[in-house]
Amino acid sequence: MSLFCSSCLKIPQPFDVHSQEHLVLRRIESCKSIQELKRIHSYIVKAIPSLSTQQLIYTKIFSSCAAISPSTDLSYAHSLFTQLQNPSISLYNTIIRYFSRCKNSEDSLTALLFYRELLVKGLFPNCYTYPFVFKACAQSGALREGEMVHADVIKNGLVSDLYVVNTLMRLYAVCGVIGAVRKVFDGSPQQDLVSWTTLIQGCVDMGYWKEGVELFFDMCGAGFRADGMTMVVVLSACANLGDLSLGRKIHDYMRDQKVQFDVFVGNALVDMYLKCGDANFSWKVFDEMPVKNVVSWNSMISGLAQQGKYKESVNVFRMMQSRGTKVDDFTLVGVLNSCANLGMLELGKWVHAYLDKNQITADGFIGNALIDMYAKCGSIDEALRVFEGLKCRDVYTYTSIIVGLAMHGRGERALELFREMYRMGIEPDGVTFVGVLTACCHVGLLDEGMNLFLEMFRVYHIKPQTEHYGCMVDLLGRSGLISEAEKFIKSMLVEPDAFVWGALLGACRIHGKVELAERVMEKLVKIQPEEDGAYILMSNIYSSASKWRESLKIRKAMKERKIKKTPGCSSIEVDGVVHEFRKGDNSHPKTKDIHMFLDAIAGHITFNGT
DNA sequence: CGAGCCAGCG
Repeated sequence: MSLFCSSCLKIPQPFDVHSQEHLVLRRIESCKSIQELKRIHSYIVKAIPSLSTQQLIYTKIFSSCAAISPSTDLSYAHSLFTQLQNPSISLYNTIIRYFSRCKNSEDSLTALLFYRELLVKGLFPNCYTYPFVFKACAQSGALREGEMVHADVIKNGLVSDLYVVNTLMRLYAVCGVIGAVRKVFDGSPQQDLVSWTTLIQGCVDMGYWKEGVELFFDMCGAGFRADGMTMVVVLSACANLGDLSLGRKIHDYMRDQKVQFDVFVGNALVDMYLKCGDANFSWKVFDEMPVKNVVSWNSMISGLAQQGKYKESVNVFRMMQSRGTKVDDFTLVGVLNSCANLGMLELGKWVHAYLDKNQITADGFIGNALIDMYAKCGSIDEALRVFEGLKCRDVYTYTSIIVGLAMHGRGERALELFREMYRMGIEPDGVTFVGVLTACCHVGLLDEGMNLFLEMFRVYHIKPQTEHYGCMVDLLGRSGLISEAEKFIKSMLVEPDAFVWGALLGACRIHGKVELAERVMEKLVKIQPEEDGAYILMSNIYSSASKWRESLKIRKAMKERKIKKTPGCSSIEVDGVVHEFRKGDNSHPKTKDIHMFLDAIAGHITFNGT
């Protein structure tokens, strides 16, 4: 096989170094593989030994390497570079740029070695060197090294170059040193839009959302006009703040200033509107997006689920499929989450099969979502099987299965896995404890629950939240220790909320404590006057105690105070159809049969005395 | 020769 295709690289006669060089460069650019590149390189070494062409040709070769295998085959470029005699600063810049693009920290650190090497050789780094060195530091989280390079920059008098300043700010931002970002920003003789965006993003990434948005307004005051990237960052801050009016203000700004509307900006808008609770408007933005990508779909799927609109979320997934858009991990996690909350076992299983078929390892987010889906859809054994099959388990994995087991009344197994988690050295968090305490509740393990509650703070330094207190009140209350539960509430360090009082009210119902229930009821109504839960529970307590008149009074009070009824809702999927059930809603075609069956079950339970 | 962006689990 000839090295060059005849059409583009016939060596011209008479021999002309310059036109030959031009052809070689073009040939390098069109290389499709490292092997091809190697062949051309060996040709060059033999045919054009002239060093004058070295610079350009090697620059091209390195950038071709980067184009062919963006993150792998660095070894070839590396070995080529070491063969060069006295590479110029530009060539050093090229190789540093090449290595700085690597995502893994080991390779990006190699870029730093080249930087040290050029200093040792007495070369002078320039304003094209530092941006890549800082990028390499940022990618490998090499803060210390970065700080030393920062000192070099000051020595070399390059602190006024915007590219240098901006990449340095970026380095400090990804290392979470927001003070240093600000210092570099303030210390720079000039700032541009990228400087502002980098500063804002540094704030937003650290969770200083409000400050980030304030900085955006400062930026406008300083006479800058934002571009799409700035907007994406500011919108994500609004999304995290959940501040719809602020988000709208930003959207208005974008329309006023005619900020370029691309897919990134569109996705950020969709996400912002959903997280701020305006699903309708996010639909509008989504529908009007001229170009959508997988992120657009994923934002809708997970965002709608966050708003509790699980059915819509699944519908978006189906739309996505009918459009033939390729799904990714994010999509699958999102749809599994919606399945879990809808009881859509069949679709959940389909996702599981899809994973197997496409050889997607169900570790990490996907595995955890899968466990949760099976558990919430009632297939706790399948959840356990997935759990056993996972190679990597984290706090989410354990918490999902513990909560799932607790829900299914398998408290002992939940606690076993909690202890296993400890042996594995995985730190539980507040949610894990909600799971184990719930497990104790459902099995009536009073002492165990008490010990765990105390351990939570003493051993794990997790401050109990009202959910945890609620579990404990529930546990004490179910065990019949009503006055202890009351005492427990009095000892709370945080203000008891509806969770806690609700648990006590529940205990009153089980044990028929009408007087206490009345007092608890008062507290509950004060905390959440427009919720119906407490009223309904109270009315049930009265009717259980045969106090029909009082029961009726409660119902009437609900009507008078216009208490909105939040209907309890559950759903299940049978043969691909989702059946929804709401409290007091008899619209299901088989309502009669269902109620008869339920009565039969209820009778069975009483019969067994459980 | 060069900088910054969006989405996920309990």
